[in-house]
Amino acid sequence: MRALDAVTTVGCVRVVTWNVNSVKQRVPRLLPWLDQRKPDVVCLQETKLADDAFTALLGDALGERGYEFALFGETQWNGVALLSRVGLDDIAVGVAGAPGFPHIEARAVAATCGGVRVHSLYVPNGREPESDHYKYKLEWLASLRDVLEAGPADALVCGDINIAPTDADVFDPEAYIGQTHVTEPERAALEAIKALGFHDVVRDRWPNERVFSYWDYRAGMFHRDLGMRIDLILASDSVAPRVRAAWIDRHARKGTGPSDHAPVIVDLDEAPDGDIGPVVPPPSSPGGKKKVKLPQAK
DNA sequence: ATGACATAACATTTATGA
Repeated sequence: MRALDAVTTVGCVRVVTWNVNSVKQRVPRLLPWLDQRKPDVVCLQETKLADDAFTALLGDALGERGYEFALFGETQWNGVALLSRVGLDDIAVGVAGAPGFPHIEARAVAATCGGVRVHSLYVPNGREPESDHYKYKLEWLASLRDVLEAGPADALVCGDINIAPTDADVFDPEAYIGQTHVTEPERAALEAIKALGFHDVVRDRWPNERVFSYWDYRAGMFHRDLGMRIDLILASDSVAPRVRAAWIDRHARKGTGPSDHAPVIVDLDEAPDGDIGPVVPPPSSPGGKKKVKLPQAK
């Protein structure tokens, strides 16, 4: 018997985002996690690996698991990837119109997966408020907003957004005064994206919970649950009603050799809300095919 | 104590992270 959490419900699409902090270092955690959680679409950040090296490292393992992938990597820093086994069309790397620092950095890859425009994003850190890097972060976010506004209505904005949306998303707001990730302009940049009709689906599902996605490696921060929620999945107005589950997989931060970020997981109904009733897995579905034959409403 | 821990490469030191 399989554990419930190891099964992607037939009729659902599972989308995840995870800042892995070096995909090379994380292989012993990433592959077992894919086998356990069985996501259909995977957004990775901080892969820290050039595209050819990524393919050499993981191409076979991902292919065996049914994933196609799109990459935008660098030798040393940054790096994003998008894996999908529900289609991967119209791949776009980078954010149109966004600045570099000074060169264009590998921080964005998007594709259409199962009819939804999925963005895997690694937003610039910002370093210090008012620094050049901070200004870069805000300009980059403004360009992202414009791309999302011009893009398809069915969209998911996934990634390490490097903004704690509210004070409830940091372990101690006092400790973060004057720091990046919590400043008003950063939060306003995120709000400008949400104003396009994007919903922070984990917070919507857990409005009063202490829920973090990042804990510093140092000083036992994870053990003491002193973290931040900076990894987000934002669902467009049209996709948000399809969300059946939204949570952060804190377990993946435990144990040996974890990333300092935990994955965020969202399960979507296969079809838009209203098209179908409760999804019931057919008895003995092979699981490979995602299309579910549903009774037609009379 | 602008560190602690982890990661990378122009690597025995420095840059980056949030």
